[in-house]
Amino acid sequence: MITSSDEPDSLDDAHEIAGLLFAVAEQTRHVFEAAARRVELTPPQARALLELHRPASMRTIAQRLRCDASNVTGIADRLQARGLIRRDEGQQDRRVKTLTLTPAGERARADLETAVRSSPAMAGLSHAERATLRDLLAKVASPGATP
Amino acid sequence: MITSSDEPDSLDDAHEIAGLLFAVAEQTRHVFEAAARRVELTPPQARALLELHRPASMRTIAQRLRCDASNVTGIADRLQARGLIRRDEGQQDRRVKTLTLTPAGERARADLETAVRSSPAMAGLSHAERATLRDLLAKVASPGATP
DNA sequence: TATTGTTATACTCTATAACTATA
DNA sequence: TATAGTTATAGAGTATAACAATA
Repeated sequence: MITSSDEPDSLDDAHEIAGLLFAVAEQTRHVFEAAARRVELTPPQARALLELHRPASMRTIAQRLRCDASNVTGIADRLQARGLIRRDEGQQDRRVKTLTLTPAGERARADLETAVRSSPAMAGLSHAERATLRDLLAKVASPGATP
Repeated sequence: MITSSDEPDSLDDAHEIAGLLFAVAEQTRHVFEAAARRVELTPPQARALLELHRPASMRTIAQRLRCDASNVTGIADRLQARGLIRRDEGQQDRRVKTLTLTPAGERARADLETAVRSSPAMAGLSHAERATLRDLLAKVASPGATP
């Protein structure tokens, strides 16, 4: 086993936490895939739907999905074909198209959100443990907030 | 499924933690994608490589990747074409093929593991916070271990 | 000139089904 | 009959490059 010079177990902690983080992320990914499958959507389609809690341009969705803008054309096509979103022409800038959830899209999005939120991940945690985990995850989720 | 009628904010906690869990999972996914890209592998190829810390049958890899066995053929083809793995015929059961890392595969796997382990996720946490997070994540990662 | 969305292209992942060779 | 791996197929995601319309 390698012992680092200054902080021997701090690095080991980081490594172990990284491993656990990946395990939990994998688990979370499966929860999301199952939730998407339940509403008959692929994961990217489901992610787009979740991002559309407010109408947004295709460019914006591409940025939130962290993919090239050209991909959003196909994803939006399929969501539109399913009647879950509308494509509206922008009136100020006629290049942009605004994606908006239809009523059916709202319902699908609500189903998705419910399924996602009911992850059984923290079933074995006490109330106090949940609060602690929440605060720590918040720190991990926003690494810039280091006072 | 646990329905806690007497713990009103317990559900809210669960919801908030679920949201944070997804945010952290997304962040972790990007860290992994970047790590895979650095060794010029797709995420599934990188995952397969990580699973091959020990030689394993194609069936086993399919189960660990949670995908159909037919997909492993293509993934193994590409890893083999890159010279990262070997496909050995089984001598006891001649149907199974054992995948083994080549020296180049070992190096790629080590690079990948290093990149993955150096996730900046817990940069803002103190030593004590890391220990706490580790224990809580361990509980979340193995929901069956409820004493 | 720069930007938004689209199209064309190529590659990969994914599941299903049918096939082979073993067991 | 059942299992391990392959092949064929189809659908979807992804990036790159080129394009039209608009700014």
